[in-house]
Amino acid sequence: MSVDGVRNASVKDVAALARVSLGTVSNVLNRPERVSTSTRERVEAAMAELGFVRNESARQLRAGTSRTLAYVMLDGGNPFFTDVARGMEEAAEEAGLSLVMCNSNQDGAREAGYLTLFQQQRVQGVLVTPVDAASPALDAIRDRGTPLVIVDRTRDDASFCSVAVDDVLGGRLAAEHLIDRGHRRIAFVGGPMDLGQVRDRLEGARLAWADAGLPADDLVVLTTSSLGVAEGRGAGERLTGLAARRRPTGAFCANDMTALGLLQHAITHGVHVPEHLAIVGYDDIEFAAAAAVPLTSVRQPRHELGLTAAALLLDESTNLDHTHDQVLFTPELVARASTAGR
Amino acid sequence: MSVDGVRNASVKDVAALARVSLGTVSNVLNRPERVSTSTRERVEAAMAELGFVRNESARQLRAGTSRTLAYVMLDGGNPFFTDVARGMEEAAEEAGLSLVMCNSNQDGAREAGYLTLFQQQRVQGVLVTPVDAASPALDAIRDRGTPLVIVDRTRDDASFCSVAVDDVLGGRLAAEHLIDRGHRRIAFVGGPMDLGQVRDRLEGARLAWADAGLPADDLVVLTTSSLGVAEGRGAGERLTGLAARRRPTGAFCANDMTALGLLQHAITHGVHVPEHLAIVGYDDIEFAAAAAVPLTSVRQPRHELGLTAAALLLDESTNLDHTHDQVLFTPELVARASTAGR
DNA sequence: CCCTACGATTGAAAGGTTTCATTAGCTGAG
DNA sequence: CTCAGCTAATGAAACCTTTCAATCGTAGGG
Repeated sequence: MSVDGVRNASVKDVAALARVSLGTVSNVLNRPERVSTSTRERVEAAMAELGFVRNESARQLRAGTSRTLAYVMLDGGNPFFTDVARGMEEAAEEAGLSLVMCNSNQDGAREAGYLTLFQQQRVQGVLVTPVDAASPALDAIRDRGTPLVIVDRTRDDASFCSVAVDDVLGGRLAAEHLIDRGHRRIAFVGGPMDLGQVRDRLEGARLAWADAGLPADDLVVLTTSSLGVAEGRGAGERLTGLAARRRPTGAFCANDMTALGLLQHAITHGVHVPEHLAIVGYDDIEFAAAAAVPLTSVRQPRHELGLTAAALLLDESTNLDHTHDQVLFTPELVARASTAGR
Repeated sequence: MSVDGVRNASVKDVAALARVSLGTVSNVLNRPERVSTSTRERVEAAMAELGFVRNESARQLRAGTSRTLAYVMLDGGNPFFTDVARGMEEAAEEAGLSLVMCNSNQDGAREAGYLTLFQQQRVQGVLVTPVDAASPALDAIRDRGTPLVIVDRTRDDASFCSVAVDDVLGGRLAAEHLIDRGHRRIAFVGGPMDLGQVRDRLEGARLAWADAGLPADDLVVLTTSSLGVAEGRGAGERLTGLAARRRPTGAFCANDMTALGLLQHAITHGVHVPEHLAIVGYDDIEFAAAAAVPLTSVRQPRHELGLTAAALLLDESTNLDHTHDQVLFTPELVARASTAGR
């Protein structure tokens, strides 16, 4: 509803002004080489004069195809996901497509809402980092004809294309690093547990812990309600509340935001990092290195993650004999001061 | 496009299966109270059986109205903007609309691309933090009938609704704070200068500097190519390269990412903060408080910024006698360790 | 038993674009 | 001078939904 009453010019108006048929205007738009230079110029002039902007709804309705990709992020506030998105955008731009994003904020209902929105919009394909990769909602989308690739998660069966990083290995790396540094009682901080990323990272840590022959009880799990900075601070609260002899000397946080929160709490409460508490984060976001105590973290190839995800989606949406591919990247531990030798 | 050949079910298919007319199906969708319970149930069953999903393009084409708002962010990697976006989303959801976002990455061409995309999609309205608020591209959008509100910037004439924070005042607060702390030679770090935010913050700093009767030359300007962490580190490089007597004792960075980069460089090069170099950032992002040395910063009400922007847009797109409103919020300095007394 | 009124349903038109089978207009070969 | 062979342009159909005036059926009042 434009407040002014000026109706948007349509191809029909352009055609009338340029004294050509509708078809010709459409050709100027879509196959300019088929129309003679003189008429093309006349049509373009008319478009400019009327301020014509192609109605994408009509175009899509008729052509049946859309020129945009969509990404449903799990947490827009986490720089990890925005970096992933940048990779996607790069790939989309390369292919002449646009990328729009939205943010589920770890809320399944909101995620579902955006998924149906994009389905209604008949976008060319959907990228999603789901709250729950097993959700049948994802199958519903794909069954309805919208290509979908799962980002930063995987389906056990190969029912979708997916791009992920080996979170079990990542958890293992983190725990092994702490064990190497001599820690014999550590905490895992993260949640909620229905987030696959959290479960896998914890599992990896447990495997490493068991492999080292350490008692399971000495890997304390501190569950948080989500993965923000505030939750990390809350975990710090709980940690310092423990009796000194029961207090872990190292913590592995399920992501860097939580780790930064924990670090912040430690510092403001006089807990020295890494002497009293070593901390390992996850994601190696840009801010990890700039933290109060530079954070040891598990790095994931986030840009490449996005790039690859978009490439898979493109293939799925255009290649007739596409087969689902489950790409798994390998994480890498970046050691910094927050776990320096004790 | 769907790889399997299953055509998407349309209202026609639903109508056929439920043995009713097209109009009735549409009524079930849009004015369920007008159709009797029995037929409604029959239609809904048919929809479920066919997996019907409304084609938004067709709906929009006919109904002429879209149910989505769009936000073109200046820098998706900057948590400031994602916080703003969250505020917008809250307001949109409240109004039963969806918010999609995209990222211009401070690139005017990309911004223009997204603006026309959304115009082609005939979204209900566009929110944008433009690279250049004076750009005629913005007028073009609005003249073509798409309501548009400018976020985190303003037009001098009241030609648009806008929501912004007083950047000149913010710059002033930052500089005054450094002056209060006894600094008599400071650096301003930021860029590019065609970014209004940067210009205004610098101008505010200069005003404060002049008001304090300090020589203009002692406010050194270090221009960066953008406002990322890496650029901050680069500025640190240049700063430490200066002869000691010419080296500023304080720095005001145009945003927190740059400030964090500068801080990081300082620390790794043995420059003590705040003793040798005091640092003030801007935005007060969540990571500022968790930095190596907690960062003094200028806080902006980012959530409210988004909320208000969306509210203005909603008014502009629905209220017939809408008048442009230019809301200006007041920033606030949050002092932390990075400028502690010397 | 007729008529009115009302609720439920229908059917056709409209919205802007693309596509494609045709037609129109030329050029140049025969 | 004709006609094949092109290129350029045309016009109608199709995409799917919403809207709205018109119709149908029925219940209730007279």
